[in-house]
This record gives sequence, C-alpha cells and structure tokens, in this order.
Amino acid sequence: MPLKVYNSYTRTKEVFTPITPGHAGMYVCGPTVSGESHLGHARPYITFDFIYRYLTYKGYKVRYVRNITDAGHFEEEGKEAEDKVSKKAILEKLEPMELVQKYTNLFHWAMLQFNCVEPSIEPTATGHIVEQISMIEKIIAEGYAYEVNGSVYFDLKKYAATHDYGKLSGRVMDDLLETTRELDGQQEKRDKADFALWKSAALEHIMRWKSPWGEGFPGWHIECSAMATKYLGAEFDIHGGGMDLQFPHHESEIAQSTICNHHTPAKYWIHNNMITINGKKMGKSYNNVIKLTEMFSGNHPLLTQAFSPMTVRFFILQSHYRSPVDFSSEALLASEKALKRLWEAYEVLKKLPVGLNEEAADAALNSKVVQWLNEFDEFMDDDFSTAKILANMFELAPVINGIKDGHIAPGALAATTLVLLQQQFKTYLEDIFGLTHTTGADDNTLQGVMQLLIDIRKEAKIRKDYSTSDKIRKQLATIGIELKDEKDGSMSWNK
RNA sequence: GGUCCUGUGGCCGAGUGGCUAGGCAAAGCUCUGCAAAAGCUUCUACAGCAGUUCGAAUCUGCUCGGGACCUCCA
Repeated sequence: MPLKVYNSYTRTKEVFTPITPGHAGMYVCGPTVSGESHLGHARPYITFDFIYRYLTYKGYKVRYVRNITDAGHFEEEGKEAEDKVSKKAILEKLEPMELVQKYTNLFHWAMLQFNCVEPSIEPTATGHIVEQISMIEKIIAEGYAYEVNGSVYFDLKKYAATHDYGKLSGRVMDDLLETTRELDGQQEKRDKADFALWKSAALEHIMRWKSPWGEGFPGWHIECSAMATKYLGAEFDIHGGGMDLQFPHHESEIAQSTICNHHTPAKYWIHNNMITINGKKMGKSYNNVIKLTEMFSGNHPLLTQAFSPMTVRFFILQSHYRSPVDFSSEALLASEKALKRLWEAYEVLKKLPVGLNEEAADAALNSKVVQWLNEFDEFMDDDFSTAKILANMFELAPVINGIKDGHIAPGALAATTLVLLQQQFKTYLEDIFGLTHTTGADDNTLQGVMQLLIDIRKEAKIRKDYSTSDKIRKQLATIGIELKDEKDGSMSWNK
C-alpha cells in the first residue's frame, strides 16, 4: 500500500515517492530556544515524531533533521532590530549561550517526557554560521541579493519575476508589496518585501559574527536553508513545520535554496495545524500560553488539574494533524480517561492466552476484527489519519475485554487473529504512536509487596472481613494503585 | 482591507455524495459483599437559506458565526 501525504506545496494528497528508494530525508523546523516550550510546541514535534516513526515502520531509512534556532531572530522593538536571544539574555542576566543552553535543555526534557524519538541530527544555527555565509555569498553571486551598510537582503522582485514566489502560502507578490509592515532597515531595502539574509549588528549586540559584510548575525530563514542543504542535500523529501511558518519562513527558504542550489528544496511540504485555546491560537501576543511545565504540574489558571505528557500526546493523536485542535481542561480530561481505558484493554490483550484453534468459532466477529486491524495501515497511509485508528482500537477494546470477562468465547477468534491483534496494538500504540505507560509490573519489589497485599485481602474477604479488604483497596487507591476484583475471583492492579 | 481555512449531537472530535465513526459526559440494566472496572442498551447531530442530484453533513451560491496568515510565531 502506498503512503499518501498531503503536500502543502501542491495542495493535494500525493503518493510518497522518496528521491532515493528506501530512504527518506525529513527536515523539521525546530524551536527558538529563547524561552520555555509551551503546549503549542507539542503539536509539531509529536506530529513529526509519529510521521518519523511511521516512515521507519514502512521500512524507510529516515534521516530526521530538526534544528535548534539559537541565533538571529529579528524582532521589532521600537525601531531597532533586535536579536531575540540577546534581548532575553540581558533580561535574565545570562550569557547568551547560557540562556540558549538552559532552554535547549528544557526542550529536550519536554521531548523526553513526550517520548519523542531524538532526531538523527540536531544542528544549531550558531554552529552553522560558516555555511550560512557561504550560502549568502552564492546568492549574491547569482545576482539575487545585495549588500547595504553591512546587511544583505534578498532581491524578491527579481526572484518573483522568474519564479513562483508565494506558491506555498498562496500569496500574490503584488499584495505583499502593499501589506508588508515597516521593519527596521526598510529604507535601505530595494523593495519593502525583501527579507534579510544577513543583518549588520549594532554595537550593543552581543551575538555577532564576522562576515564579508562586517560583523553581524544571520537572518532567520537562511539558517534552515543552510542546515537542510548541508545534511539532506539540495533536494530532499519532506520539509515540515507548523502552518504558521508557511509564510514568510518557508516561502523564503524556497526562494533562497532555489537560487543557491538551482533546485526547489523539498519534494513534500507537510504542515501541522495549530493548537488553539478558547478558539484563539496560543501565542505570546495573545497572553494565553500554557508552558509544558505548567501543563504537567497543573499549575495554571486554565487548568483544573495536572495532565501527563501521555495524555497530551494522546489528545493530539485523537485529531488529524491538519485540523486545528481546541484545548480545554475538559477535552484533556476526556482524553485522559479514554487513554486509560484503551491502555487497560491493551494490558489485558497482552496477557490473553493464544489458543491453537485455526478456525474462528465466531466467523463474523473474526472477520470484523481482521478488517479493523487491517485498516490501521490503510488509515495511516492516508495522510496519517491517527484519529481513525484510535476509533478502531476503541471498537476492538470491548472485544478484548469481552474475551477476558468470558462474554466472548476464547475460541471466537482464530489464533492467528489474536496474534495479529496483539501485534497491531503493540506496533501502533507503542512503536508508531509512541505511547508509554509504566504499570509497575517490571518492578520486582513492588510486585512482591502487591502480591502480599492481595493475599491478605483475599483471606480477609474469605473471612468476610470487609473492613480490612476495603481498607487495603482504599489505601492503595490514595497512592495511585488501583486494585480490581476480577470475575474469576482473582485480583489485578495497575498504577 | 487582502488571501485562505472552518462551523458536526451536552463537550471533544472522524467523515468517502447513499451504508451506526469514536471518545468523554449522562441514563438504565448485568456482574459484584460493596465499589471500581468491564459488558449490554439508550441519547442519531451535521450553522441558516436556496440550488444541483433519484439521493448531500459531504458539491454550488448566498447569509451569519469562528479562526489562521498577511509581523516574531509550532
């Protein structure tokens, strides 16, 4: 079955055909480490994590490059161009690199919480100044950039005359010339829409590098182009990022790389939609940011409780990556419960004994189960429809529980079907969706203690000493261990 | 103002022109010492108006609402 992905560049679903058979190169715009990661950041990195995992599952050897932007952003503040990192560093009284390290560490910590696989290469902008400078030199040599007062700008008008600038973001060049806001250095540009490749550094600027045009720092867009080119080549398979990066970031990347490498950089552009909060995009300018640390601790006015990283991950998986997702405590709570239910079914499934019956006693149920399972790949191949797979899993959960509880005969499903069921759940929940849960089952000490408590409780129940049996169950619940009486008189527990 | 997306049951969310998405919440029942869990059942929606069609949540038009981008942004 071929994998189909929605390509933002062509606005259609296309069959994924990698440039080099068996290999896939993917570049995803990483975070700007001038602040703490928030819930909004969770979306792209979880999205591209399951995309990465799925490509790997499909047998591709994937090179996943995700950068760290630790230099070079411009921000209008009054009339001066500023470097975001430098500015924050002054505020926090830290060395710029100290600040960058701090937020990089926090970002890595968050990714670990979300169980995101580390990228193959995680290049930093500051580590690739040389590459960026040489790329700018090439663009100048090609005649598409010009230097003014130590800054270098991309000549957009010249580019747009022969290239389709605005195709990715659906923009018309003439509109851009009218609407582009006044930015610092506007008067030295040939055209308002021209963007900076290199920016001359004012005296107070801390982060600065020597260049053929004097001391300065790189423009925002050039870093991604330079690093993507270096590690993935002039043309690579997938370029990903949030939808809000389409313009101007990705549009500009296309322009730079096309001139420099004589080739459009990426074959497929994949963009995830935003997380909104009460219908509004989460962002500093809206003052509605929930940091990930706040998410996990529940320490935020908009949160009624703490939500675990896996709940957030599951929440994101429950909707399509190209749909906007509206956050609320209520929605998160629903996800938390849903995940718990699904995971418990999965734990049950792992323990179901596989019989030897080749034939299914219940042929209708068997074929339905097989169909639901086969649809997993089908849905994923159709532009990563994770929500539909989860829906199927919830169809299967009653079947699993039914077998355990005896509502469904043990031989209802063929042995091969049960094995397939176990495999698919493991593959999708753990390997592709990247969900984890520590049950405590791997902790031998805890196992022993629990067995002891279960034995005591069983004895109490036989004596009809319900105050003791209830006490054990209640006390365990307060420390987060749930004890269940099974239908056959046994007891099970989970953390 | 320009460009584009979107409006699904109490809430969150899938959705191909015709066939029950799913989850959460709620109600009833079964099981159980009690509970939890689980199972079964119920709740059948598609902003409004008009059109195309044998048939539309799905296509077209208009109206109303929400959002994104146009500026740093995941």
